[in-house]
Amino acid sequence: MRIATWNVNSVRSRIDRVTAFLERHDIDVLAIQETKCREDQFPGLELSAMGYEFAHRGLSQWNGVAIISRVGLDDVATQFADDQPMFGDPEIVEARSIGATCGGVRVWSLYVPNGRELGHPHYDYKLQWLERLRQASAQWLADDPTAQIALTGDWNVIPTDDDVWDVTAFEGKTHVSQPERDAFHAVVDAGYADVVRPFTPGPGVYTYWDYQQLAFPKKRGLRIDFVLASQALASRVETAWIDREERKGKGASDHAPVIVELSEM
DNA sequence: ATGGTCGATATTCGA
Repeated sequence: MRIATWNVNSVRSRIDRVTAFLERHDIDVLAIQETKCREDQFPGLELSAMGYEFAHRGLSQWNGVAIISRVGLDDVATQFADDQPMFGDPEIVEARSIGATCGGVRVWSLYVPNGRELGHPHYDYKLQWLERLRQASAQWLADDPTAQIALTGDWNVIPTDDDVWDVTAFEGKTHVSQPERDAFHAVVDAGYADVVRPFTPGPGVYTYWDYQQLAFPKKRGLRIDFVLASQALASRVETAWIDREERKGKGASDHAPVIVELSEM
């Protein structure tokens, strides 16, 4: 079974790339982030015609997450916790998480808050969001240590200095601060391993390149998109890769997809 | 790598 995660930066403007990606890599389950549309606007007809089911959480032109699967899509949840942190005026639970069981794997598509600036209310929201996710993720494994769980998505955290083209360019900025890195590693320590890194060793391996200032051809990227897997799922990982080719050309998302190949059970 | 931001209930805001 092959699962992937990809911040598509608008699913409506990118649907042809999404369907081509599913075919090119023979993907069974795709978690996407930043759909940037409401549920009634989701371009699902082409996916259905290809034999995929989908579940989408989208409230407005911001955020939005979905799971696309051809191996089942059960027990859909649009929050990882009843008390998931809220943001906005008025405060709402934003469309940043959706979970579903696909082919025996509990898959989460996660879009971690960006944080905007150190000290910004959005930064505190980001840290609270990650901590609440850690709590929920730890509880799932406490309930069933053999559960196959994939925490996938855009984490908006640069976990180590090897995961950014020049860490000095990020001094005083979000994504590299110690509280953010600690919050990310706390999820890992709860029992969820980065199953892609062993197959894509760095430095210089990234999943995101800014649209501005020729970041992609200049290889100025960040590694912020991850598949974190519970032990039972991690033991099934045969290989993984980042589809850097998808970042090329006109109409590319600023993020590249990340793919994990699992052995059959 | 074949390019010098992009997307949306846009004309500003979020990333």
